[in-house]
Order: sequence, then structure tokens, then C-alpha cells
Amino acid sequence: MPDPIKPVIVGVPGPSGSRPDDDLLAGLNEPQREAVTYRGPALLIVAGAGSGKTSVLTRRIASLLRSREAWPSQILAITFTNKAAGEMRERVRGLIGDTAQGMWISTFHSACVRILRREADQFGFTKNFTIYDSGDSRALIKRLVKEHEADAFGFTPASVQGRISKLKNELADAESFARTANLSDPAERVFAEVFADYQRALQRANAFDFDDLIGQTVYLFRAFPHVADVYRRRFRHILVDEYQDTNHAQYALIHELTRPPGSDGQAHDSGMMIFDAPSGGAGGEEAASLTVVGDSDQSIYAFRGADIRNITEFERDYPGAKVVLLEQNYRSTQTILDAANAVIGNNFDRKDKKLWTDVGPGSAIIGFTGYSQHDEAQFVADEVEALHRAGTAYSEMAVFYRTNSQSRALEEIFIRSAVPYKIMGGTKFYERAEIKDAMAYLIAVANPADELSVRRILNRPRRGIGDVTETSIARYAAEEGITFRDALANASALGVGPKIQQAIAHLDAVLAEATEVMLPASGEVAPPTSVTEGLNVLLNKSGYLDALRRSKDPQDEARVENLDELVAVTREFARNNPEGTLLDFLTEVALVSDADDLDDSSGSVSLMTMHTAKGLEFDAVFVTGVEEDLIPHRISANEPGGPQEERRLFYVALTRARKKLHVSLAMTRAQFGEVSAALPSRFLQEIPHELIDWRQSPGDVNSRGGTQSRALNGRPGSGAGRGGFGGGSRYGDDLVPLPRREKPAGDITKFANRIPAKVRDNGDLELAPGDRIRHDDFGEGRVDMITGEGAKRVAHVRFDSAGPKKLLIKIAPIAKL
DNA sequence: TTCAAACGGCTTTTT
DNA sequence: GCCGTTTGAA
Repeated sequence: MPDPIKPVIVGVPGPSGSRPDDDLLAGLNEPQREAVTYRGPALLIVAGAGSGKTSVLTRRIASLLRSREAWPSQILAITFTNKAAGEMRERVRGLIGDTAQGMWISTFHSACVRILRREADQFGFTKNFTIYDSGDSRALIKRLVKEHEADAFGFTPASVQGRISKLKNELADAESFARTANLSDPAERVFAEVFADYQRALQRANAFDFDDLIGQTVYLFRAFPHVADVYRRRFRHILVDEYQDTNHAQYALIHELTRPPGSDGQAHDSGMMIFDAPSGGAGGEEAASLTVVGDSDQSIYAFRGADIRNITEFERDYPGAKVVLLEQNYRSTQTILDAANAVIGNNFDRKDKKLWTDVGPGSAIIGFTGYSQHDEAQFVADEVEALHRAGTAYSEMAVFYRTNSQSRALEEIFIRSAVPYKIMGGTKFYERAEIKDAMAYLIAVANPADELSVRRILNRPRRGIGDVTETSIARYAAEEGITFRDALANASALGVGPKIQQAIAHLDAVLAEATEVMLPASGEVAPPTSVTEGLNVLLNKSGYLDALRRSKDPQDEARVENLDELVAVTREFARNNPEGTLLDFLTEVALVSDADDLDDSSGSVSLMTMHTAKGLEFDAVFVTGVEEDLIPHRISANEPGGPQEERRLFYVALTRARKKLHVSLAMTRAQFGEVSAALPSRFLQEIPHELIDWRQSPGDVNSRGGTQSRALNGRPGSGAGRGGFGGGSRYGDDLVPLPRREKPAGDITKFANRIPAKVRDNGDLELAPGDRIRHDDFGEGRVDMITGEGAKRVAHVRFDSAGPKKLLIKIAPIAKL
């Protein structure tokens, strides 16, 4: 690596005219410019929602590179998601071209994996370690809870996992926990044992869980100062986005990296901050400069250990830090900002900060109250269609909800209404059983020490290997002092029946063959295409695919398709990573969440939780399920700081919208199969009522029309024809009415389950333009045209009372007249 | 060991 | 209303 050119510019450049940065500063307001150009040891950018922080961050990086203050390799930028990292990389490249190569722009987790893979052998791991996602670690914990009979003390796998995760986020480990815990309490003692065993199992499996990726990197830096110094010397400019959502471990990691190199031994073990202003002491080597960006109003991850104090006390942690405030919003209309400001203003312990814009008021927020969640979903679908007809692209619209389970009703209606959508996050591809199985096969090859993975594939497909045999293998391995995986090579010594011996020997042979493909013993490096090849060997020769194909369970057909998809992913990986290894592939899969997949151009409406929505923006936003017990969520109500965090979450949701914001709720909601009455969220009342134009207000639903089935008469106020204003009833001078509980029980059931769980199938119903049809909900109408092919044929229908709709012919509740 | 049927519990948000 | 777990039978 070439020596860096020494920084030329220190401190804020003079105001003189033409500097190389001029184009980078074009179009920025004064605080934004300052955030780009300030030079010093520490900079905090307090960036309100939509204030252009990504732009500022990318230009700051570009400016550092362009002025030769830093080489790309000296820059470490941390983002919250891989997607954000990719976008930032692109934008920097757009500003200064390919010279941007070599920067580290990644999430905390990805950066730590890179470091750990490099340094693993320093402390008892090897570089082919496995990354356990929460499902993997829960499976392991589950076994340990059982072994220790910890359930007798009320521990569940989930509760143990949560507690361990919390401890790790505070950088506690099993030993330090045992030192401080009250071990005379038997429950505490059992927990301490499970924790210790869990950690030992991870170490034996050569594996890290998500929290370890951060925590062990911190440990590595603290235990091996010479290793830490390598990275301290390397990264001269560290930038952290979404700083309000960092937890203690991440905070500690940043602190380790921003110490002056070679300074260890002085303030080491104390855990104290030793950030000396760059005057530098004797050593002369300066600490890296640190830039953090955040907004305490958008802190929504306290539940996973994010500590808002990391940002509120930044100035204390880094004395002399410069603070820049970005309050001008470039995203939303003033109406949206007024609503958001009003809501967040109800959080008392915050620094007052008001977003403003100069784009004008824009249109009113549209409110809607459905009878049921399906009714609400239908409103969203109708509105999406109306906006689409008016020229808004589907990809510019998003629907948010608090809990993942709320997506189902929306999905059902969207499918029926033929609205193209995609769910971000949600049930993840990589969490499907068959995909996890396939990944376990790959991991068994890459990291044979990973017993969990080997155990997982032991009887998949069914080989007649049950609990008894599994235990025999484990016992044999323990006796011989070899790994579980190696024990498979000695089937005849296990003391099991000949049939089972044969099955084990076969599995062993398949694993060995795939190993030779992907990690040749000859020592030459396998080409990236070998991952595809190896996966095919594993899936075919193990009999996994055959078993699925032979099965008569209709779902298994879909599983085969999913596995085909995974094979396609490996091919894609090989194309994108000409140097990629099996290990690289596994890393990518472990760390890239589904929310990251980048097919935004697909022209679909995005459905996601409010959490996933952070950092995104759309022309039109639908915030659904704005009900008590949902937002704020019931569980958060009793947690300290819970309701406030929920309010911030709602605030984040509102501020994603550029032009059109919709808030909706339902009067009844089915949960756990039970239908119950829902109340409007308290947050709704915090929005000044004149900002909301109610198409159908909570009052409408309660007082009149409540007994009349809208399934029969369609929806009066919806559809394309209505301009939006003046149609629905507004609240006059009243506050948004408080919910009334006394609702006739009768109409609760009436509207709750209009959507049958079973998908209906019209077979190959033939429709042509001009046909008259009858729809269960919308009544009669005339077919305008037919688009699409086969099962995806869509009828565009103009209903007499409900207006224009698109219907998926195969499943819509329609009949030809 | 595997399968089907009944049962109970539960869901906040995620790298 | 779904999931995983438990139970009993083959």
C-alpha cells in the first residue's frame, strides 16, 4: 500500500473563490457546506429527516479524496444496511469516478467480518468461521436450555437468547457475567451455565453470532493492541451514519479505532475514553478523524441495545467536537412536516428541533378508517391505483405497518386487485427451511467444525437417522476426541445397524466430493463457479432434491423452485465476484438481509415495517394500522421509554413521504384469529386535525353507516373520480373524536372476515372486453380490457358504483353475467 | 423412526 | 390463524 500523501488542508479552508470542491458544494445550504468542509478531529452532524445527510456524507468523502487528504483505503464509512452502503458507494463514484475504489463502505457487521476473517487465527478461530444468524443461535440455545433443564426456571430459548444478546451488546461475556451475577440464585446460576456453554459451543464450532461479530472485534483490538494499531493507522477518516442507533459495543469499536495508534498501555484496560485532541502527545501519531451523523428523533432501535446517549453525549465523549445542525428539509411538503413536528414535539426530553421546507404546503394528509383490516387494505389498494393512474409510479409508493403480520391482509387485497407489490423483509428467502438446509450443506463443507450445520443435514433428506443415532455419533466423537463431522467417516465404528451405517457413509462421501469441488485438496483455488457446482453435487447426490420431487406435498414443488433460485443466486454471485470463494458467498448470504435486495426498479409498491422504512423515501406513503396497541405497540406501553420510542417510530414513518401521506386504521382487527375492536392511536390526535382530510373518519365508522354492509353498496368515497377534497366528511371544530367502545357487537363480525383464507380459483374463466360481470364486493361492472397471460390475466373493469378496478381473473370473486 | 392429528402459545420492531 | 411441539399409532 503506497504511503498516503500528508494532509494539506487542515481546518476550514478560506472563503476564497475557486477550489476543487466548488462543484461538490453546489446546491448546498450553509450548514451542509460546513458539514462537508469542516476538518477536525470530531464532527457531529445532527441531521433531521430529509435534510440531505446522505448527500452531505458522500460529498464529504468525495471532498476528502479529491483534495488528496486521504486515500480511498484510509476511509471507513459505516452505514446501517448493506443497501445503504451500496448506494453510498455508487454516489461517491458518481462524484469522483473510479478512484473511489478501495474504500470500506459497509455495515458494522460486514466490516467486522472482514477484520475477523483476517485476524481470526490470533485468538482461537480460523478464517473460515461460520456466522450464526438469530435462527441458528436460537437452535443452539434451545438445545442447551433443554440440556440444562433451564426451562424449569422459566427460561425459554427466546428469553435466553435475548438476554445473552443484551449482555453482549454491553460487551459482557460469560465470565464477566458470572463474576457479577448473584449465583446463589439457582436461576441465575443456570443462566450463567447456559451462557458459558453457548459461548464454548460457538468457539468449538468456529462460529460467531451477530453480536459476537462486533463484540469479538472489540475484544480482539483490546487484547492485541498491535492488531488494533494496524487498523488505526489504516483508517484515517471514519464516518458513521445513523449514529443514534449504535449500541455500546459499536460505540466501543469506534472508540478503539479512533485512538491514536501506538497509544495502548496508557489508558488501556480502564475502558475510559482517551481521545486526545490532535495536538497529539509524545507519539506524534494522530487519531483518526471521526464524523458521525444522526438524529436522536429517529432512534428506533433501543430494543436491540441502541443507546441514544451515544449521540446526545457525543460532545462530552469527544471534547472540542464540532456540531452542525441540518434542519432544512428537502423531501416533504410543509403539511407533512407540520404533522411530523407536532407528533415528535410530544416527546419531552428532546432538544427542540423543527424541520422546515420551502416547497410549500402541498396537499392535505388523507385519512381513512376501515371497518376491518381488509377494508383498510382495500382503501390502500384503491388509492394506489388512483395515484398510479394519475402518474405516480408504483415504485414511488410504499405501505408501512408496525408488525410483519399486518402484511397479510394487505397482500391478499393487493393480489386480488392486481396491484404489483413486493414485501421488504418479512418472511425471508434465506429463512426458509429448504434454503437453510442447503446452506447447512455448504457450511458443513466450508467449516466442518460447525456441528450445528452437520447435525442439521444429518437426516435431511430422511435417511432413517434419528435421535438415537445422532447421540451415538456425538458419543463416538467425544470418545475419540474428533469432531462430529469426522465421526461420520467412521460409520462402521458407531455401533449402529448396517442400513444406517450405509446412510452415514453415503452422506460422508457426498460431503467429501463437494469439498473436493469447492476446496480442492491440491491447494489450487477453486473458481467461483465451483460454488454452483458444489451445491448441485450436494443437493443431487444427497438425494435432497429427489426426495422433494418424489413428495406429494404440493409445497415441495415450491421448495424445489426455491432451491433452483438459490443455485441461480450462486451463479449470479460468481458473475459479480470473479474472485469469490465459497466463504465469500456464505458471508454475503449471512449478512445481506432481504431488505437489501436491490431490485427497486421493478415497478412495484413496497410493503415494509416502519423499522425497515428508515432511511428511505417515497412520493406517496401509506401508514396503516394507526391504532392503539399497534402503534404504540401494546408490549412497549409498560417499558420505560417505550411509548416515546414508538412515537419516534411513527415520526420516522411520517417523514418518509415526499408529497402524499395517508394514515389509515381499522375499527376491528383480527389477531390470533380473534376479532377485536381497535381504537385510533393516540398519535393520530397529536396531528393537528386541520392537516388531515378524512375520507372516512373514526367517527363516521362508529356513528353512522356502521350497520350497513359496504360489501353490498361498494365504497362511496373511493375510486378515481373523487378529487379527494370535500368528499369525505371532515371534523369541524372538534378534535379527532375519541374512540367509543360501545359499538354494536353485530357489525364487528360482519366486516371482519370478508376475505376467505382459501384462495378461490375461477379456473380458466374467459372474459372479453364488453362483458358484464358481478363482483362479490363491488357489484356489477363492464370489462374494459384484459391484460396479462395465463394465471396472471388481469381484467380491467369499470364498476357501476365502485369505479374502475383491476382484478386478477383467476382468483377474483367474480362471475360472468 | 415416521407420520398424522391435536394442542397450546404467541408476535413488536432487526444487523 | 399460524407455527412448532407433543402425542399416539403404524
